[in-house]
Amino acid sequence: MEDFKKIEEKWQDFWKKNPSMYHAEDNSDIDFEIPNNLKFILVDAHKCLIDFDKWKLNDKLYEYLNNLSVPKIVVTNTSKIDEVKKLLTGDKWEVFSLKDNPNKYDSKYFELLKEKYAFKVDEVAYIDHDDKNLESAKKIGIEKLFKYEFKNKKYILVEFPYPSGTGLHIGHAFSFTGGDVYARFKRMQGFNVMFPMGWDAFGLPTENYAIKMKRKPQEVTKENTDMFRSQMKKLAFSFDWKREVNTTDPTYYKWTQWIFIQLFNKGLAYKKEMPINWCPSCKIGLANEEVVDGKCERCGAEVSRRNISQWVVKITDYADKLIDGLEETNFIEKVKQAQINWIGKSEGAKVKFLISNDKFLNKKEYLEVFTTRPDTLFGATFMVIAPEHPIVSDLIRNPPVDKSTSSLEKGGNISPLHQGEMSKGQRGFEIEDYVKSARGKSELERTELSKNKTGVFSGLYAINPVNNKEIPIWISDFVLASYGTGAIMSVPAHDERDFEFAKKFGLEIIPVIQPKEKHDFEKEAYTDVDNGEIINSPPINGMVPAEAFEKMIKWLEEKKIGEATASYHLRDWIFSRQHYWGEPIPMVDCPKCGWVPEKEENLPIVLPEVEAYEPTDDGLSPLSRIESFTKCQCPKCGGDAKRETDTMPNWAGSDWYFLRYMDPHNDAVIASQELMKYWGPVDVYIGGDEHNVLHLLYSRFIYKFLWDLGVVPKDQVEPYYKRISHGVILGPDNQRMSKSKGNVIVPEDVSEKYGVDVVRMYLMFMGPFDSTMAWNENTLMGVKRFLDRFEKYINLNTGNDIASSKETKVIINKLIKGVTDDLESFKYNTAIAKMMEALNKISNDECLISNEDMKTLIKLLAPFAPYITEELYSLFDKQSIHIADWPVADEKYLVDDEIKIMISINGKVRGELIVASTEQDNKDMLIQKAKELEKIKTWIGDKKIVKEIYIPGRMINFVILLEQ
RNA sequence: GCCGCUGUGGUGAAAUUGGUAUACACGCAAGACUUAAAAUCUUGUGCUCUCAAAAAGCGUGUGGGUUCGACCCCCGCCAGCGGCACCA
Repeated sequence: MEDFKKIEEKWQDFWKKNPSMYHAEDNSDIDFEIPNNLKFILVDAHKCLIDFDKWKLNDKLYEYLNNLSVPKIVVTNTSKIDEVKKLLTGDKWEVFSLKDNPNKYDSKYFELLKEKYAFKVDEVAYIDHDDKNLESAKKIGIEKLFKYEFKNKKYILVEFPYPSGTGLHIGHAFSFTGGDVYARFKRMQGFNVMFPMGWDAFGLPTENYAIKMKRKPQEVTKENTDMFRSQMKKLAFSFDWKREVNTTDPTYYKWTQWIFIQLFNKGLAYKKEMPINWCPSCKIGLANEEVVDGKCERCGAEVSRRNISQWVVKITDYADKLIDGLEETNFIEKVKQAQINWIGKSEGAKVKFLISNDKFLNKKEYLEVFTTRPDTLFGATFMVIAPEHPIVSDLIRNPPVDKSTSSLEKGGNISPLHQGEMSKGQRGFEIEDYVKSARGKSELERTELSKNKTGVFSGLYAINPVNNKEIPIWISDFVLASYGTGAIMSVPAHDERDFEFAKKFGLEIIPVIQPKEKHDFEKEAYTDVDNGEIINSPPINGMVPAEAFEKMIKWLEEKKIGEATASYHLRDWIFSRQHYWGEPIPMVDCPKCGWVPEKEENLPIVLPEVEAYEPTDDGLSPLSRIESFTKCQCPKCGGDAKRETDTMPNWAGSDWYFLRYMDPHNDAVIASQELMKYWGPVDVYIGGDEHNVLHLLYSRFIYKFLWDLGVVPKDQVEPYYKRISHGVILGPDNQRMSKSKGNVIVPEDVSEKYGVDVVRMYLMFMGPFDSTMAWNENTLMGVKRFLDRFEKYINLNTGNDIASSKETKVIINKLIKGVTDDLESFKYNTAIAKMMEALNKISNDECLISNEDMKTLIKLLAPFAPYITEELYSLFDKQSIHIADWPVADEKYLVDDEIKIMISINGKVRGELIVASTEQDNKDMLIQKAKELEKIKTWIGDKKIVKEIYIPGRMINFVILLEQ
């Protein structure tokens, strides 16, 4: 049977000719003019002036009417008049509500209105979305009638793909089908659906491929996106191609660059020497994503670090906002948690320790640390600073002379305190050696060797402010320069790492928390914050740690030695990439003015088309070799200057793409306020788990930044209302699909073999949308069988239009409700199961079915199987099924005439009772009936019934005393 | 180590959120059609006991608890998956 191919071709052709089917219409313009000399303007509330689902005004119509001096009367049936009034400002508005009959489609309504406000029919205009209402207004003689409908929007977004050379993979097909089903469902429900698609096309694979094939990345991208687009069309994704965006399009990245300039202007982008991952074999800087297990993703060489001056974006300024904003979203807990963890806020204190070596310093100098445990300050017996700490370079140049010996030679055996003289030079070399070796270590080594602590004594001492004890300052690479202040106070008794370090180098361990149970402080640190009592800390002894924490912070703040503060796991965002295929960073380095942003009117800074894209040996971007690009004038002083040659990371273009879909062709602004107000926020954002942290966080950050600038609407604090993360499709062998394993399923191949509808539907039927599942062709055949049977059933029953039996009505209406509810909550697998069940029932029982009910069946299937349903629907209707109305269940068929009540004894089901549903509240009668059942009688026998429980409409439970 | 998730038939999985556990589908078995196979259709299918049926008992990783009643709620353990990880 190759029928499906013909059907697919036929309807693909049809959809191609009717692209507007899937176009999202912007909130419709007001194309009428209402005279300003009337007595009143009557305006309908529902679906016209007010969106009652969200309790929001239709700004467009509201503004238009506000500009007219005529008094306005809002006519509505709602009982919440006060809430409607709250939405309307100014004295030109009144609300008229009749919550009981007559309704607006009865002209009596307008008679009453006319009476109340004493107007003549030619003194008013009436605006409504509904023809019936307009007609009844006309009946009483109103002539100035205007139709205006406010359609509720649904912005359904799927993550746009990176158009790789291998084409659409099964993960894309899965994700996009999930979005497409929802989009089609909502479109049929009458929503103004925006379901856009675009390309996140900058990136290394294309660059590498272009280098290898000696071609232009621009051309390669064009080919790949063309291929992706045609594959998507085959799979019948109902994207609005009118809104297609491409991150590599200069008219698009103009705005990516514009955002960067705003970041710079607000002081959120700065240049900094930062270590980057350097592959010594490829001679290239690598992004973190390209480093796998400390090795270069491509060549496998061990990655080292190199300092390069980079653009860094201060995302950390938004850390708290990014945590707090999550409250406004409807993300699943898992995603919220992941983001919170990534930001990693910890509350604690900054504390200043005075450095006591007056030989080293001739002025007072403090070492500041961050600690989450100020309650353990009395147990701080030494300090440790990172090798990259700014003080270290001073130490190498001018090492302090003191009484201790070398710590490297003697290892952990000797306390460094007061151990005799050491020459100035020796100490300097020792520190220098250690710092060098730490810096030379790869990230991998530095973390892998974590159990084995290394370090060197700095020769410095500090004064612990709580007890004025002199404690040594060490240098060790287990302290990270990038977290907190790059220096810590060490409390070896209560921190594992400090403990290991103290053990290795023979440093003092003073317990300051007494555990409730026996604890050997020579063996391990005691780290439980919640249990124990403070000791050895005179002013706070006897307190619990939490109380001591508060006390110490107060004390520190009073004495001005420290203050409460928070530290974040989140780091500032390294924004420079030394690659060709990315957005050029629109900055200019002027010898006179320093870093100056390009003038906004000169944007975009277009990526020059060049012959060679290979990275340079020195780790600079390939663009640095193109003199015509680098040479420029300073936008500020006009003098000769040099253009930045780094490009932006992949995230830059994907951070804000959802905004561009709302207004893709605007070249004056990123997107117009008006359109963002209408379309935003994204109602549902579907994407992979792998983007739940970084992409979502970066994107939310940029959005919040734009919000602060006033670029995006004020009342939309978060960009995405809901996030759905889909699962992963594994190969038939239950392994992640990969070329090397040979278990890759290509959507194009399988849909060629079984048909697009079968593949789409199977993907949705496999299991819950968010779970990980293995591809299984057997189960796919089950779906195919269903679709064949479905098709056969409809074809067999068309012809004479007969009335449906009651049984059919009940099945169909329950199905409508079930499928609608399931689609609403993305339970695609059970929605399909319900359709299978319904078809089995009506076809096995040979239920009588009307054409109308068959149409309903086809409609329910339409979001999943767009081709077959379009074909079957054409037997009944000329209109495309995909813009037909979604069926609504008739309540009267949803309640059963008869209900089954389970009878249980001591919680075990022993029988059942079938009664008319009208009797379900008659508890006494039902219990009596249950007792009379033969089976129940024998079970109860002469035992005593202790309790009788009735769950209305469900079950009866008798609790009886069992004999011993 | 930390955070999150998951555990139900031979398999993918359902269960109105505390009220008939295993819907739907796959697989398997038997049968029909066929010279035969594929396809299709029909019937059966959690386990134990039984030739079979009835009846009964046992069953949602595991041990407890709460409840008339627990896959669902609470406490403890076990196993697996994903992410992060020297973050002071």
